Amino acid sequence: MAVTIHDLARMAGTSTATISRVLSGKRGVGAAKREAIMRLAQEVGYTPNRIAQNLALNKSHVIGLVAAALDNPAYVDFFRRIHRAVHDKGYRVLIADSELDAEKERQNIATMREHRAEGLIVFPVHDWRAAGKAEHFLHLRVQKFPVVIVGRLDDHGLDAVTSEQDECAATLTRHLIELGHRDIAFVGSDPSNRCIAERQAGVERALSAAGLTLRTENIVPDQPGWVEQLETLLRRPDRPTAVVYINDVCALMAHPMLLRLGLRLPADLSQVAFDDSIWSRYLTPPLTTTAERIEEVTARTLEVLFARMEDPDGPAVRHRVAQEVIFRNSTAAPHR
Amino acid sequence: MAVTIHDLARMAGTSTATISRVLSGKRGVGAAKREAIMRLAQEVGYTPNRIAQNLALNKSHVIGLVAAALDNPAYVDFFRRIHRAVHDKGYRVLIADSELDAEKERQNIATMREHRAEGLIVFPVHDWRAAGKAEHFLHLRVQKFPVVIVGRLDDHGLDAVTSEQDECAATLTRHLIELGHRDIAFVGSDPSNRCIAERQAGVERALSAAGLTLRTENIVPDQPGWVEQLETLLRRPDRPTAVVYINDVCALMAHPMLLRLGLRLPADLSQVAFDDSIWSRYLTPPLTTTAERIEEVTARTLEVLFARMEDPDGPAVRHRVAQEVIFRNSTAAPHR
DNA sequence: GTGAAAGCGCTAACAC
DNA sequence: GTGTTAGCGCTTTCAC
Repeated sequence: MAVTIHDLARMAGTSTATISRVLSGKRGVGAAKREAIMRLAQEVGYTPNRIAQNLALNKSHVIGLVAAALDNPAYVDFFRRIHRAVHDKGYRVLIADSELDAEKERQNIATMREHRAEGLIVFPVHDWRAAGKAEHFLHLRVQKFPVVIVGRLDDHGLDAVTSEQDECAATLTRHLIELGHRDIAFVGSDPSNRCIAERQAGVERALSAAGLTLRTENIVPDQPGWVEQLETLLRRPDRPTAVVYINDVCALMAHPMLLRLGLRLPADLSQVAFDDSIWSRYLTPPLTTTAERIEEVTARTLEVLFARMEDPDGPAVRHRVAQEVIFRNSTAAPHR
Repeated sequence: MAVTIHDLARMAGTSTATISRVLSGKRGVGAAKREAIMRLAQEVGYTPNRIAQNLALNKSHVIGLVAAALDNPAYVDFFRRIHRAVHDKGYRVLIADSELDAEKERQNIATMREHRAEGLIVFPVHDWRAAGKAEHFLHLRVQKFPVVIVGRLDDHGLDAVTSEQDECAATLTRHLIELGHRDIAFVGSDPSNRCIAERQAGVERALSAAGLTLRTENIVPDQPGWVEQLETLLRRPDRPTAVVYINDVCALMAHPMLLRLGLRLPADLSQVAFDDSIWSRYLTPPLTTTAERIEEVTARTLEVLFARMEDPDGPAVRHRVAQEVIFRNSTAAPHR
């Protein structure tokens, strides 16, 4: 087995207390002894056992990160930032993937608690209006466990940080209206998903403020064949002059079809979307879209989490971070 | 503080040993007692303290994942798969980001060891021919610590799993040669990086087998202005008829410039690259590129890791996983 | 079947 | 300054 603090004590002809003191940089040890112990530890390749240390201190030095789906590239930057900040405060991060399964999510949270994570950052799996059973979140709240819910509106009364979806959608839409568009289609309708619902609501709000109504053709990108549906729509003589996609990926997927149709972009069709995926700026034309302010979401998240870890009582806070609208060249005035 | 096994023992009027036995599903406890204890634990919301358990068992149930750069989207799928498999075996994953800094990498590995991770998966930061100081890897080897190095050729004699870069590069190149290309440019030269060097070597091998030589114009995509350099090259009358990019991102970044030049693709210029980024198939025309077989890399990695955890001795194994070449429509015969 | 007690490796009073 | 000792919460022999 690995060398322990006892071994060191024996070798150095001293006590475990002294060893502990020098290793954790506490004062009250003679310089000579301290020096000798440091060197000894170095020589024998002593590696402190954090498990034992954590048990003794009743701390874990661990922050748990529970992701709804680990394979979502949108998380990546967030992870990195969280990781860095947390690390700088002396914490490690234990990661768990809920694989879009609420039961796994429950399990993951339980596991985190067993490992005595000192704080939790959760991207919940669900965000439905018809909120299912989410007792695990209620438990967390009742027990005042430090946790912040990220990216979902259903915060169950816990601390939460989300990006606003509504205002940026409205901005995007107003932009189209100002260019002269009157016939705007929306691709991607799943109103049971709150995030999508908010985006759609923002679009409709801007439209109705201008006395217009949304053209929802029930093209839902989760279903196969939706690109063909969109193609059919765009072939009609009364086709829309602009389309709002629920996210960049949809715009990307539709792009080859648009070219096949011989549409000149953006002259013949204006397009806007959400999420600012990496490739969006390289599309031809570059796509006008919205971007989450990840650095701010991260900052708020950590701020809230650490504050809560200090003070488990106190009312839940809820942050909504504004999204940025990035205007590129995928829109133009309609020529009709 | 949370309720402990002692509290349960007291409440149930029994001993900690018995509680421990039923909670860890061991036999040798009366059915009635067992039942009662289970219910009690449930009622009071007992959460086992894994820290204490791990200390007693001298296990950590933790696998460490040390990433060179956590914000690389290419990792994402790998992470997910690793996570899932590891979880299924009853392990948690502790994650660390080296932020492309060798010193942080050293630190991360040290931390993992302090936390008594039972196995390590490392994406090393460096992979240079002029290998710098990598003592931390040597230590791991000397101490027979279970670790597998992923994605880098510099494996320091440790277990390793990498994707082959050479053969797929040759395949890509042969494909261009067979189409009739004789003048092929290579974008992205940094021979000190082993992965890039291998790709370039593969290209050159295929070329020289056909009696051709590579056109390296020293366009290195890390430097600003490289797209303009490429543009200059493509404006020359003796411009190449095909280009091999070191990765998809380069192809993507160059794309708008190609359109501006009025090149018809792929008729006027054939293009191939590496990495099969998500958007590559949606480019117009869809990009011919190579893809790592992530599922196989993952499988090999876990196989090797768990084998090593069982048997710390035994010679290091080294797997090279073949890459897949995905032919799409970004190439054509040159019309000259 | 069940309980007492000795650790696991480390920390932190409390003595000296 | 330095050592002694009693835990931290759990597991596991070893008796009974």
